[in-house]
Amino acid sequence: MANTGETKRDTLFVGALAKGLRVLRAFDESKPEMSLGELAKRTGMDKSTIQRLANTLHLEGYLDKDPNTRRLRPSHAWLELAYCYYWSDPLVGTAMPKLIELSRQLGETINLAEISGDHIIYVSRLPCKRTYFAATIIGRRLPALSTSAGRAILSTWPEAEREAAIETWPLKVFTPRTVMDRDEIRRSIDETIANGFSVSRDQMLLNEMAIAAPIIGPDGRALAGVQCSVSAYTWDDARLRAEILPWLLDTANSISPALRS
Amino acid sequence: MANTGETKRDTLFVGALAKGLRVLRAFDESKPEMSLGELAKRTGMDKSTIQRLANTLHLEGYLDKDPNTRRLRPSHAWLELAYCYYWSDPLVGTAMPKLIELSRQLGETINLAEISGDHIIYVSRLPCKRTYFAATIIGRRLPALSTSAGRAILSTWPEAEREAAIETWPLKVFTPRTVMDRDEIRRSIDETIANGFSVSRDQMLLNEMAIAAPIIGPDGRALAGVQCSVSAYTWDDARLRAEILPWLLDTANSISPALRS
DNA sequence: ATTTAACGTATCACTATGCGATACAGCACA
DNA sequence: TGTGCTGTATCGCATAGTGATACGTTAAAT
Repeated sequence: MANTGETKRDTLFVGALAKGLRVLRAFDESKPEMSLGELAKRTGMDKSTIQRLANTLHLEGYLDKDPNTRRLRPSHAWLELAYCYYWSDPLVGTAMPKLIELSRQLGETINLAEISGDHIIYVSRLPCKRTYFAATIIGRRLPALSTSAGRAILSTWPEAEREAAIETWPLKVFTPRTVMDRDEIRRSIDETIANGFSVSRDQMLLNEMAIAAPIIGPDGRALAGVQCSVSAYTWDDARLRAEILPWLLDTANSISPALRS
Repeated sequence: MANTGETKRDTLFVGALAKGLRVLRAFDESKPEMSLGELAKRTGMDKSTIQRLANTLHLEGYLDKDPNTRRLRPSHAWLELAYCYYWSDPLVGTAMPKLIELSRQLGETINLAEISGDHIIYVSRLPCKRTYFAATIIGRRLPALSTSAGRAILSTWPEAEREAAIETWPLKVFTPRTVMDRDEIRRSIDETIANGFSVSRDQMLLNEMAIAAPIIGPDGRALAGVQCSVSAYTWDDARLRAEILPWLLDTANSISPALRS
């Protein structure tokens, strides 16, 4: 009745489960481990509630508890879930061997990114050179409009949806050179439509260049992209197009026809 | 009261959350997507219960629902959880750049495995050659006793625990040559104690060889190992020791001292 | 066409179950 | 020895999850 903000939430909604999941989501790169109190503060839930939820998550193997500090951390179960995800994603199975082959050929970092709402998410990463940590691990989400993979994907969408995305999807400053001007992004995507690939630079990290090609589905619409990420210290636009692009396109195109299901 | 099999489960246990988690766990490589009915069968829960739990998981973004078939699949959220895990695991951050460097040097598949109960779990994988799918994705759990990484880890443990592990930890047949004789495993681990590394062959997959070294913690006890996996068609024991082992040991040892926290 | 089955969806009364205030215990820092 | 943190345990109450039942739709079978 006197429910604070929650919308209707009918009888098919299990609040206790949702709260538990929200506890999981409370962990992130800035807070990779927490005490009960911190969790309570962060989630805004009652101390007792957190106690019960955390205890349950611990007993079920989803949270590890440091025997000394009693602080809670994500457990190996979180990795097992990723393992499951991979089996359920039809794209990964067919793409993986080709991505490995590509990374071997080029000797540069190859990523597989999928669209996830208005972000892209890195589903597979094959790092070949040292980069910063976040660039080596899967599951990272980035604003689609700011990434070459996101733009490559969008370039295959019908104009209306594409335009809506360009106008409304979120942008965030990562570097001083992250493009925040939507007109400039539109131009970049228009180029991608014409060329079939997208190049970006300094968007997430200074002196990082990326080139991406869409993996086009049966309906002509891409939901994923193959991306190659290199250092601008040793690469430039011309070399990228000459030495990387042909193989990248080959790989992306060779994955596309396999998407019959 | 008339509770079927469940043990006590005191007042600090949120059954609804636990059930929801059990729904997540119902998905695996053999069942990567399911209908409500299948879920009910598989979890043994009431149809209505599954309906509510699945609906909640869907609304919270943990299950994707195919608009046509209404079947449920793991969502991208499962990958985000893995992303979180990586930030919380102190080992990964220090190990990753060195593993990348190692894989580049050797041009062979490098894995980082951690002990997780009586299994090892692959935390990071850097595939360089085509292998079968399951060998390319993180989160896979394998019986520790059957893997070179598991044996390398165990070799650093105090004798009592080590012996208990050898006697009681589970074994499973993966290939006709998977070793099921615990005495033979004990001998293999004794060798590892003497040499500081472990070699295995044909254990998970025929004609697959693996060599692993422990990453030793501050207390002298390993909880993880670096493993290199190669094809027996192009490698043999002697070459493995000559061309891979030195670098592998270097890498493992260079990670160890960084584990102060 | 008609039947049957299987599935996803919706409703509802009951009470088991999760809620949160409160009190207790252990460990720091002063 | 106090003070303020932790994490842990208890308990009565009413909410919130339960599971039987029923409805509607789709797909295969006759």
